[in-house]
Amino acid sequence: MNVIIDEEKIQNLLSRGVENIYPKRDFLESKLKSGERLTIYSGYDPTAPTLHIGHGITMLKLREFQQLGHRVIMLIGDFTAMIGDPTDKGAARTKLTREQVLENCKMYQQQVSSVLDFGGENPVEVRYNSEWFLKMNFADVLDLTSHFTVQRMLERDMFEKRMSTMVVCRHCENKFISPIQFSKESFETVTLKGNKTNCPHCKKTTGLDKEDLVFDSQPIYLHEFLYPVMQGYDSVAMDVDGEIGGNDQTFNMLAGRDLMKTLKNKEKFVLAGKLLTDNSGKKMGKSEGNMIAFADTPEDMFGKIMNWTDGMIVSGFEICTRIPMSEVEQIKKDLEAGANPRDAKFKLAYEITKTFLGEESAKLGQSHFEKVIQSKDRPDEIPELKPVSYNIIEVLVESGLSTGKSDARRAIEQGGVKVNDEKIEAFDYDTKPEDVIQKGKRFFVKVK
RNA sequence: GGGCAGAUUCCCGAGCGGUCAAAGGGGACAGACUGUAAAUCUGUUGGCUCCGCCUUCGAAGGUUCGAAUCCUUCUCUGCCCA
Repeated sequence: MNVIIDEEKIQNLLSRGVENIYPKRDFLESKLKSGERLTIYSGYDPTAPTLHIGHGITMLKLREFQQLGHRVIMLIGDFTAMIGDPTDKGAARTKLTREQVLENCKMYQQQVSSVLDFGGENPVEVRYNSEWFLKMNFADVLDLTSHFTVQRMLERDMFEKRMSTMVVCRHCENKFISPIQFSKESFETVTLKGNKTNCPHCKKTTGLDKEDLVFDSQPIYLHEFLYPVMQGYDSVAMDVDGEIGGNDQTFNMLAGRDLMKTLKNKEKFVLAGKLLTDNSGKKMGKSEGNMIAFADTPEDMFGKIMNWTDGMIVSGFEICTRIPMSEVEQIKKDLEAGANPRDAKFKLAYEITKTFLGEESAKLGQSHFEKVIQSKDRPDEIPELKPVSYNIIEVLVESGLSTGKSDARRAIEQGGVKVNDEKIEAFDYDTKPEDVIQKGKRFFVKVK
């Protein structure tokens, strides 16, 4: 496989959806132009049941490397998954067996086959980090940790935030790290009347009086310090030239860069991708519940994207699709000129669904949306249920449309339940076979 | 090891003997409106045989007519000292 040196493609690879490149952009640029075949990887934790769009974003970047002829590795963090993360105490340590992990991974591979190519001339390699971690003993671990300092670990934003004096903005109530730090003891007696600072969120000036400060400390477990170390060692074990990940992974990726330099005297590059954000920098993807998963149905995926706030449209085009940047720029201009964001979002939903699930799915998602949401029609396929009782409340509960009888009653009270398009008001309404029950705008069930 | 704080409903966080199924925010759901399942506004948000009853405030006991609130032990966490 020859390495392709195409100026335009390289520029695109270096800029599109890229937040930062370490040590610097020029370094990677000259490597890419040198014709050398680079080895690059991105890691995925198989703890979650399915991969989501966040993973997809880095995969799109990996694909660009693959298409240029570089060696691409998809690393599965099965070792971590087998240990389980004890931080989540409520969830009784989900330990996965090696078989389960392999099974998951097979599904992953299927899920992402529309993005990454596992066959052909230059297939993506799949590797597992248990390959090297299972061989390590405690002495090896100690040796590895000796390359890091606690101070270095504490620099990490996430850790820093968990043991700091925080300022609460007077305007937007955003919490951020105070420019002046105190120990718990001095915090009690602090007097900073009149001091001011700027809130990084709303940019307004806010005070630093005692009332504005809180001391926020949350547990940091020792093993959490070890994760960056482990991730760092992955780079060494595979002897890679570079790593790709989301911007939130920067610290861990840089840990690998340091380790690479120390142990192998090699400059590893790190490419940190932009995260999906609102253009005001506000909320990035609401709760996990709204996360777009590879396993979503086309209808769901399309709909979830339509549910994004308008501000995410341009950013979404840039990092989640591969339509030409010139088009993205045009869309941005159109929006600024007052074009209807709905149309742009419509295209975005189509493109993303196409990228991750294929063209057919995109069409399916689109027609479903047009039909069910826009013209308030029923979907083509409605789940069917043969209920034990035909009472409306029982049916709502049994079908899972409502979480309980109280919930079902509430939905009826609020006028959110329809049978065959007729609003239902009585709790004792009985449904008949072939009736179509609708809760709210988008939940349907058909009684058999 | 010693001292001091704390553990609240899906999440964050008030409450500190009755008026507490528990403020406020987030999320979720519903309604109105719309450019869409966006934004905004409104309502709902433990369960049930629903004008009442039952189960929740880290766990187990106890005090009281009555406890999320008081006491004891336990588990977990933070801070300070060592």
